Amino acid sequence: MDDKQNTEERNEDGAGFLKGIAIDAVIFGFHDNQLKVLLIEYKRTGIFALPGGFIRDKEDLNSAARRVVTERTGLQNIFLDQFYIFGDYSRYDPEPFKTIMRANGRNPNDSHWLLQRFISVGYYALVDFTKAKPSPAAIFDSCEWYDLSEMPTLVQDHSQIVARALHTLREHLDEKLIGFNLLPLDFTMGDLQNLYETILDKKLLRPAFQRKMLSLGILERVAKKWTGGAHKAPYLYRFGSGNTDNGIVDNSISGISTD
Amino acid sequence: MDDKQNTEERNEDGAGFLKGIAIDAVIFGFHDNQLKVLLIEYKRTGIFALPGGFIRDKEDLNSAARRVVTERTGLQNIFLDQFYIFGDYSRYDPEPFKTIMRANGRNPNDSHWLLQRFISVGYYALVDFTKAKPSPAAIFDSCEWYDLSEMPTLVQDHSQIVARALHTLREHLDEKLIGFNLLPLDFTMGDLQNLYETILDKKLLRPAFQRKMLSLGILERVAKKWTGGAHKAPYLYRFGSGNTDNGIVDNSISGISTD
DNA sequence: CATTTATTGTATCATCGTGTTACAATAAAC
DNA sequence: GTTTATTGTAACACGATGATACAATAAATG
Repeated sequence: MDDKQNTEERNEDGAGFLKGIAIDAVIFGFHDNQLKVLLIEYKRTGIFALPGGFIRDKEDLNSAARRVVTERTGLQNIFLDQFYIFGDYSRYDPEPFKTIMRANGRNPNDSHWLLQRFISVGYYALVDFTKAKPSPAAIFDSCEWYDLSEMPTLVQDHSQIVARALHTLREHLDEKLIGFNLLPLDFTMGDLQNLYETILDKKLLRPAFQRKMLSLGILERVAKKWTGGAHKAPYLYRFGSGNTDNGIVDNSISGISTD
Repeated sequence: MDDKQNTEERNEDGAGFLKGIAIDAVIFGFHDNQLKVLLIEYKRTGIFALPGGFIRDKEDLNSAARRVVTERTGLQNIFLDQFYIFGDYSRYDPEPFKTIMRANGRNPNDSHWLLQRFISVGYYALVDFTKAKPSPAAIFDSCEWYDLSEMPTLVQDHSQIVARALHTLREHLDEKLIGFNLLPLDFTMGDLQNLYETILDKKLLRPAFQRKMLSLGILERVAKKWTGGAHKAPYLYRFGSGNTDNGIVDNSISGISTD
């Protein structure tokens, strides 16, 4: 189901955490024209999974998700969005967790809280690959980026969670201005187009793309970039002129009334 | 938090149900050019709430939501969509449930499962007002339609849940073909436009609306409707020619792969 | 240093969807 | 038959996007 990042969570009874609810985070990065996902691998088991965690007794659900992503990437203020709750009974499978616990020298009985049915809240996050510092917790073997096209088999239904996160990302990409969260502070129009083409998995027309992006009025021309290539130097752009908000959302609604 | 519809759920320990997770359903109807919401009122308390429920030990989350909506409306195969999870700690407030239980002659102590913190999965449903038969469970005073503009004060954060459901409905209305679920089998173009105008709370241009709806290729002309009015008789339309699916979704993804 | 090469920035036109206006086609009242 | 209210749709304007073309470089080449 999910990993645990500190000793508190190693309690046999899960004291201090909500039972039966977990968070799974699909953390996207972008590098070398590849969309990447952050995955963790449990020690001595070969089991791969999404980074995840649990909700503390008095913690907001969204705060818990933010905490999980921060713990794995070292980044704060990242774009994060709740996208689906996975609650099918068929996803319940205590075996992987038994294996993981045994590999760590413990022999839980079937009533252990981690071996009960869990419902997972799926979040996806968009982070600057160049700034993220993937860091495993004590119990993990690793916490690394994987190309979306070269992911290992994931535990339980985590592959489906990734698929659905990608589906949501594609839907949101055209509607909202979230793509910038996957790029470094400064980028060229070509970088941005490559990002869109990779995520949407289709070619876009360069003039139309450039025209549309510029017409949004949120790109600030910073400087020229001399790449060393035998061609005209592209401009470097930056997100949001004057707009201090860089696309971070907690999915809050602004100004909704029911009258 | 949520209501309970049969004796099973009156167990002091909540045996047979997942703890800490509830479902809240915003069931929309449309009548007399008004968007309506189904609300329940608890006996002898004056407490109004959204219809809701809990998830059985081996029940899928979506199935539980479907069950809840069916129990309150008498309808099956209705449009249902998960739209958000409400997980802030600040929404935790055991007082209303204490009041409700006391009004029913019970005096629970603070460790009662219904008085613990719950996380709510929000669903919204679109139903044919003319077919729905709102029916309260034993513990409710009533289960009735309310105009969205004339809702009573709701328990806990249920008003915010309705607001967010409406927000999601408005977003989905233009993207997907879900509006038909709120109308009877046969309807005029005027009915459909009234529905859209009510939900979006703005006037639409008749020629453009008609042209767009017809261009979708999903409306079947059934017959003419003689209203008795002194004017041309409008056509009656029906959703989906040949398309047996009438817009019901379980939010399933079709053909997503991660390669 | 002129020429070539690769890429960027943008102008231009075609096409499509939608906003807007106009008008013909009724069904019932008068 | 004429009037009245509403429906169905044609026609035009306009803006966004698809698609093509071309000028403007930065570096390599000789």
